[in-house]
Amino acid sequence: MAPALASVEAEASADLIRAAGVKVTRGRVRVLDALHAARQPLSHAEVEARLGDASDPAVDRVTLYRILDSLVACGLALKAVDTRGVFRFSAAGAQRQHANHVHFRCTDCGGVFCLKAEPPPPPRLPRGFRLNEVAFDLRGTCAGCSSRVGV
Amino acid sequence: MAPALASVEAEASADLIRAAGVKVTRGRVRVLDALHAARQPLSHAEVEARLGDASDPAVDRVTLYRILDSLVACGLALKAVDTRGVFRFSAAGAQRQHANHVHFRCTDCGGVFCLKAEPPPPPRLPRGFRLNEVAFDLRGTCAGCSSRVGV
DNA sequence: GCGCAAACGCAACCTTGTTGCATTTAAATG
DNA sequence: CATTTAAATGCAACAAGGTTGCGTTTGCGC
Repeated sequence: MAPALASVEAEASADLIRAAGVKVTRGRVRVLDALHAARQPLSHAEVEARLGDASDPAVDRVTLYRILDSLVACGLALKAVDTRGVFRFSAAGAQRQHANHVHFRCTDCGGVFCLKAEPPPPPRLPRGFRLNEVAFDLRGTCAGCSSRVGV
Repeated sequence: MAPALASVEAEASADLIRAAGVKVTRGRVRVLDALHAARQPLSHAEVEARLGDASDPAVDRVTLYRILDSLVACGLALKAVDTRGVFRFSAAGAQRQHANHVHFRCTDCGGVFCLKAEPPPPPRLPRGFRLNEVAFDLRGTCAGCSSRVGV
């Protein structure tokens, strides 16, 4: 039963939103659900498409922008920019699985590959600097693109 | 004498453009000059502002986009996207000075700081992967922003 | 249920970036 | 040097992404 599952997810999202200290609205719950269900960060347009169900109309474009910003502001979502300059949003916590290993970005196809290696310890920072996150990104061509070029 | 210096720079840019196998036009020379003179990657608007001199009018907005793209296409410039989703362009070669050390990006003010430490050796890659570049980026708050928050 | 601040929907607007087309120009050729 | 041609430019219009202002609705504390 899909509705039951959806309802459970909505409850979880609603609780998160309530705990964040902001109003629980249908729009926020549905957007946060969509972000949680997605495996990759979603653009504004992608979120809009996933909410545009037949039963109930999608939220307003501007409201969606504000919902996304509000989720970011209260720490439930993260905002990043992709290679085309478009903002992408992901549910907070989803990135933690990507925080502690190394990424390989293919400059040819744009794909991102997660390597098993752990990032090395960060060097000493100047006085007053506070470290939050370490990103160790390698760039090059992946196996698929390397072989395709050779053909 | 500034004009003499500018002329020398223009000659160098013109030679680079000629060597790249594309037409040498006034617009391309001036844009490449601007990119070389800049210490940071410039946005389209910033390039436009630097070319908008009193003596001769700035190039057309669209033409500037095409000039920047053509410089990227022939390998004389690099295109990247900043945290606001805006494309920034830098002269090719200028990035090499940033390739071999660690960067600290302040998530508060957006500033980038170059640390003295060298990046650690990359881990072993899966078969077929080719490595071109290593980026070891630390994220957090810089000294200035940390102290300002504390006040 | 009542009241109020927060959230929403709508319209208009701004910035960044792109496309089509007529005109100009770099530079190769004779 | 004159001719020629493909590339580059300028202009207008457009498209996508994102923001602002404002009146209306709604979550939620009382």
